[in-house]
Amino acid sequence: MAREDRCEVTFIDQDRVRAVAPRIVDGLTATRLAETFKALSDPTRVRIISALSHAELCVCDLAASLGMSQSAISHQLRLLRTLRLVKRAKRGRMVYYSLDDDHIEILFGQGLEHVGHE
Amino acid sequence: MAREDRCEVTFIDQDRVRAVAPRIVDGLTATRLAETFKALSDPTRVRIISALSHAELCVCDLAASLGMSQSAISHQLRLLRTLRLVKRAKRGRMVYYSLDDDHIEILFGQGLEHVGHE
DNA sequence: TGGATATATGAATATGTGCTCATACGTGCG
DNA sequence: CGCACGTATGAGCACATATTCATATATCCA
Repeated sequence: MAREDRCEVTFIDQDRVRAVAPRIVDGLTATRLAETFKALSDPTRVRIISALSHAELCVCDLAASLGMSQSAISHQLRLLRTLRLVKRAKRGRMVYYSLDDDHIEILFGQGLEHVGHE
Repeated sequence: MAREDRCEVTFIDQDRVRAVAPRIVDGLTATRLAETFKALSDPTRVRIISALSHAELCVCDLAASLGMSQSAISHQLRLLRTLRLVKRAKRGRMVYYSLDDDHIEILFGQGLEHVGHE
């Protein structure tokens, strides 16, 4: 195994680095992945997703269900919408939110399973 | 359907709120779930997990693989270790890191699939 | 033992985040 | 029309976070 002396500048196991480095997800993919996970990285958003996995809800009922202000929920929904985790349907002056994609529920469930095993 | 007038204080569809509210994940679970997802919510950590899903690596080679400083990687590894996403094995003066749990790889793969579908 | 080096960590800093408050927008209804 | 009300959004603030820099800790080896 090829070994170098200096670490900060180079590496310990050159072969291993050469084998692994090209298989690491590229920067753009890493950023997108991180964004997706970031969408679920806040307790409020987790609870919003949890609520919407059970029923389509308007902003108001969502706020009531979580015991939070309409503004706070609306801000978070905007973020979740931007990241395509939820979608909205306007009906009259109400706006109903629901999960955008089945993947989200699967991802959410997988996370639940993880925390359940501790 | 029961309907109320004021939103900020109460709700629009009382029955729906009453049906959904108790099924929303509780605060502690939401916080734990958010923490798990937060672990994957940064591009650097995503790339670390991606690298470790291919091979066990010491801090130095990990830093070299990602083209980042040893210190930055070490700080992130500490966080990932705290959240039980990676584990470490000391051998001599080297410390080798690897994924702690298969769940992580599944979660990671699920996220990858999600961003791949856009 | 003493020096070299892999890793860990504290402080500092720049940037990001989540909420509140105030307010704008838009639709329904009298 | 004009008010009421559901929703959206910008500003501001308190707090978290990711990196760098300097340095501590621990292990190997001469």
